[in-house]
Amino acid sequence: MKKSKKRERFLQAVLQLIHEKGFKATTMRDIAEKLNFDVANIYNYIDSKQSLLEIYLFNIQNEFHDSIDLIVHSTHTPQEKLRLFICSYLQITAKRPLEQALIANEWRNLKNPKLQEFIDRRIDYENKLKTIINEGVNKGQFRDIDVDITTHIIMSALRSQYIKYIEPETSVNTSEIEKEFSNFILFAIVKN
Amino acid sequence: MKKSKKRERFLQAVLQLIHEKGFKATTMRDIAEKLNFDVANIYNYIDSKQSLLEIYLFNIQNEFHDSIDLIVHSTHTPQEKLRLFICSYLQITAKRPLEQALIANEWRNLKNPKLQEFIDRRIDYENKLKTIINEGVNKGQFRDIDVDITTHIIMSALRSQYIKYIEPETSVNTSEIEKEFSNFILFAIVKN
DNA sequence: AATTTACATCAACACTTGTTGATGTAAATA
DNA sequence: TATTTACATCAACAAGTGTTGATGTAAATT
Repeated sequence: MKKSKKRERFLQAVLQLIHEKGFKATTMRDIAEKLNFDVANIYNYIDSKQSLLEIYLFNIQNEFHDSIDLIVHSTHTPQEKLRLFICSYLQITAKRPLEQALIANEWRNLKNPKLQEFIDRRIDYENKLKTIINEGVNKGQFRDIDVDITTHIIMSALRSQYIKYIEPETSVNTSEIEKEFSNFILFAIVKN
Repeated sequence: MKKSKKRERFLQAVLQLIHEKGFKATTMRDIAEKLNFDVANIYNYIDSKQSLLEIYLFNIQNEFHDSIDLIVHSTHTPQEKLRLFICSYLQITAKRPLEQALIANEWRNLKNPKLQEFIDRRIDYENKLKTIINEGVNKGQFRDIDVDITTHIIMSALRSQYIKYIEPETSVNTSEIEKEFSNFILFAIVKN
């Protein structure tokens, strides 16, 4: 569909709504009310309610993929790669916390075949992280950890960090979070 | 309400359904069909659809609270407390993975005042973990970490571990997960 | 044997859901 | 100026939603 300024504002407003109420609980009438126009007008911006979710999710999923691809294919040490990975993940999260929240919470509301597509790409993504960790283990720079469990811990911890960037009360410095988080993971993984 | 065997089987079957379809997507007619009786009959078991969520969530939330209370009030070192905490959390998860999944994913579908009650109790729970971590830092047994961020990392990693106990394909040993997980956290936190 | 309790059916309600088709108007484009 | 495009309204649909009241029956309790 089109990419006008108006559409961009529409998508941002709806994103905020979905974050507040949840995707399923957000009705087309909720959206119309928030934007002060008629329900039917929504369909001048998007094809369906489902397509909304798809737009947000695949959009940010692509951004995460682009980001990790750069790191995987770089020439850094596994340890450096891991730190870079964590920091870049958190930077995307800081920039688009609401979309990251959808990745954490609302992806289940996708319907097949889009749901499967999303899951496949997520597995693909996690495999890229496993590549990094495996490399570190094989080179003897990381402890002899279980790669699956470790990956799962890192990913689930990362995915829920978006809250820190949404809630205003916690005035935590962005780079402070990056430092604390990556130190935590590296202490857990790196030898010595 | 009552606590008959039949009701227990009812609650388990519905729990499975909710896990598969999500709470909002699970309709009363879905439930009736799965149990092979009429929709109206559901109301002989529960008061409302909302009450279903409340039953599951507060039930297991209480179990988690009882568990951590024992540990907090014990005389172990902070390090031992932390390991005990992680293992007992994972043991409850292993025993009741579907309910833990609700804690991770569906609590947002509670409505006030139950929603607020749930959140308050969750904050209370996290504060108990913070107590343990703080103790370790103050006694110089833990690295000088940010307690809030650390707690958040541990909790979000723990909360999503239920998957390992639901998916059958990953035939990971239960105690293996406990060992890997607690080692990971302790390496990240404990000095030296 | 009489009565309460637990479990079940049927029909229906009042309301909400996403979506569509017809139609109009202001703005951009030709 | 003529025409297409973007944005908006209105009325309505068809399907699905949780819930209720009346009623029945088998099982448990008295």
